[in-house]
Amino acid sequence: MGNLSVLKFADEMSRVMPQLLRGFSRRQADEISKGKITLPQFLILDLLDKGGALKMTALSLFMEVTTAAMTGLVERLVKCGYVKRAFDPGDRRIIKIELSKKGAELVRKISQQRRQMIIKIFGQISEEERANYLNILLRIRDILNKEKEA
Amino acid sequence: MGNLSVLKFADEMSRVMPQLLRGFSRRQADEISKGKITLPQFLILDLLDKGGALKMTALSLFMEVTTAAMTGLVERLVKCGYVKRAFDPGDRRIIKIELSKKGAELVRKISQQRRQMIIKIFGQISEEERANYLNILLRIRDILNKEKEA
DNA sequence: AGTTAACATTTAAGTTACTTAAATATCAGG
DNA sequence: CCTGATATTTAAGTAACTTAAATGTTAACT
Repeated sequence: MGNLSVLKFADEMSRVMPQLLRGFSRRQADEISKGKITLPQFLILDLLDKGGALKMTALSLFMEVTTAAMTGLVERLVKCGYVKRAFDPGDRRIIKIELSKKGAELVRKISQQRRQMIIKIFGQISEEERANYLNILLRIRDILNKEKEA
Repeated sequence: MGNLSVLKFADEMSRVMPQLLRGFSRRQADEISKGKITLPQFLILDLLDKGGALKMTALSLFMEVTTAAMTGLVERLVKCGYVKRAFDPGDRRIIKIELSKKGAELVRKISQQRRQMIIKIFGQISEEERANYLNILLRIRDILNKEKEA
């Protein structure tokens, strides 16, 4: 009984997921959808905003890409003036990437727009539903993280 | 009060979303993560599996890319033997794309794996929670679709 | 029939985001 | 001072996109 219902749930999820993904990506934050910056680029800026200056290896670990890929990504961000490269005085192999003022402003702007979007969408369901939804999301995140270690 | 809580929800969502996306993408269906086929390619095969033979314009509309992009995508799928091109006898401008037997088998295999993954993850929460979650997801989808038209 | 506008698809050229493999530079330890 | 590990970049190649322009049909006027 319970088992059957998980199966049905999996079926419906498979059907709904693509529609949702498409829907959300359609209304991504303006600066992203307007092509001023790409999603991976924004995720890096966001990381730097929260974590301060980070070295290339750390960035590529967080983003789960090779350092070679990160070189290109950062290169474009530097060219746009959103981040700066800085040598580590203690170890000259290391290059620290830090947000510029322009980059920090962009992060704030995009985050704000994203929040607005979430508010607009999820403001249409009840507070109880929101609470339920977030709770489940958090549990799923924990389950995913636990499996990662194993 | 209710307003404040939406704000808080938006904040938490912004924080949790990237972690979830990373978690799910890490355990995408094997055939996809093993590099046998890419996500856009799978979505096209899935579309063809459900909708039968479709013309290029229809495919690019569903996928929300240009027809030029679709030409390249389909080209690679043809080269791998997952789909076939067929002229429409009634209108020679039109080229219908249809799944090959090999393509259909791949879709079935990947869908099965994806379902297994969902079962493994969502099997760890209660049936009631699953029902709640799915309900909210469906409402969100409808909200997104309604906004699309406007 | 003959021109033209609209439609369906492809080609060409360029960008971003990746990969692997190899090069370069620096550090740290014997 | 040599060697191995570390940190980053370069080089070459692929997939997935974009815009702009070319090619082939079809359908509708005149």
